[in-house]
Amino acid sequence: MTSEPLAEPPADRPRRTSEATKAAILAAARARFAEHGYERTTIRGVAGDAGIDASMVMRYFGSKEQLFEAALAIDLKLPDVRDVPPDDVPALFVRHFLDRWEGDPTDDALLVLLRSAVTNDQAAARMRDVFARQVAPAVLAALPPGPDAPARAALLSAQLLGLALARYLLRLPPVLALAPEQVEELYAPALAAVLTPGRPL
Amino acid sequence: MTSEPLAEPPADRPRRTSEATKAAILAAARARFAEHGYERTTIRGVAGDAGIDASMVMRYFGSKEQLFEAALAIDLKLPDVRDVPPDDVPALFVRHFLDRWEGDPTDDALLVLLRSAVTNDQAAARMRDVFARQVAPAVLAALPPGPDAPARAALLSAQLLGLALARYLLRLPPVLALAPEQVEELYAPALAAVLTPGRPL
DNA sequence: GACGTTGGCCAACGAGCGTTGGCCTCACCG
DNA sequence: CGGTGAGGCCAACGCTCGTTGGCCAACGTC
Repeated sequence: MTSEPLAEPPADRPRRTSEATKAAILAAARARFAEHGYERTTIRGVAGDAGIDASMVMRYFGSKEQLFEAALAIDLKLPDVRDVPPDDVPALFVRHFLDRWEGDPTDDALLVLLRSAVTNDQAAARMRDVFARQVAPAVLAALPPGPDAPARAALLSAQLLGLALARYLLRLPPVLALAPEQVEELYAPALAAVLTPGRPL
Repeated sequence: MTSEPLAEPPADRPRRTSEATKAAILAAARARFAEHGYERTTIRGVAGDAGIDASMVMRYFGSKEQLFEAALAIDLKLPDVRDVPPDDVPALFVRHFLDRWEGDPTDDALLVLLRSAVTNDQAAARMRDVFARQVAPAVLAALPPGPDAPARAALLSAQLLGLALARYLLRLPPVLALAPEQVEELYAPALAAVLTPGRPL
């Protein structure tokens, strides 16, 4: 009753192409890494989700670490804020990340990254890389130049990561209870405070 | 050459008391859990740090999970802000947490909790508990009552957790480069923005 | 000095993991 | 029709882990 490896395929296994299988593995891996982190994700589990044997994962990706590396690929698709009125930038960022996090669950590479980066140095390095190459440039475009501009950009990231942490990983009830518009309304001013030097309080 | 189990104790093992050993195990466990998280921390490693055999850990704490539970005990020692001028509250919180995080490294229960809570449900539940019992009451004391007060308190926690994440776990370079006073100066206004309803921008 | 108690070690089990290599089975090309 | 290669399965190895149980040596008390 554990499994039926006998004469099963009625019409189900239409003999996938290698690319399709690889994509299925990657999707399954992203979902598992995002939910359980690196250590607790097993090759056998990923393979099971993708409907194949664990050895196939090895064949296609070489090792668990390389599969992980492939799952970390991420493009935040941050908006270009150079043409946005400065007062609208904070709300725009909050909205953008909420949309990403709450949107397509198969595209949860960002949560993969966040969950793994906390215990996995490889993922943490990748996170720093994402910050340096994607977040920092996008934020700096909205920031008056100055010696502490990079710090402000990083602290803005810290706030957004803290939001993701509280809402999606720790699931703090009061944060979970908020509608996206409420999050935007309450949190955007906080981003603004970090973005804008010398803004009077 | 791997070890010398023979006639070793010259004068070194003064036959510790049970309480001392238990405390040594707990300290080693906190350090390992804080650095590596739950999964990558091994009983054998903890026992090695404490200078004893792995089976002793079992005898004193029952199981890895119970050891973990014991390591999660934490008291944030949050200040009472009822007598503090509202304008000073945000800076006070930032300073308090920086002091805790940057202080005594043996007292890193908070980082244990943060690092583990991301992949371990038990730790996440404990984190929610810490928020509800310690953070929320302390913050609500500094907040004008209102329907969204709990949300504001939670978002403030998100900010502080984001700061810890960026500085101590992800080690984002621009955040790491800041002196504590600079963090306080740049981040406190952001806390203020979340704390204070309707503060004009 | 006998003896129970206490702190500690050692060896092993059983399970789960990543990883390997061989074998099978179709679809397609000649 | 024969062959070849790609997609896939199965069985196993070696390792590490949490956990168990038995054994040992020192101490304290009568």
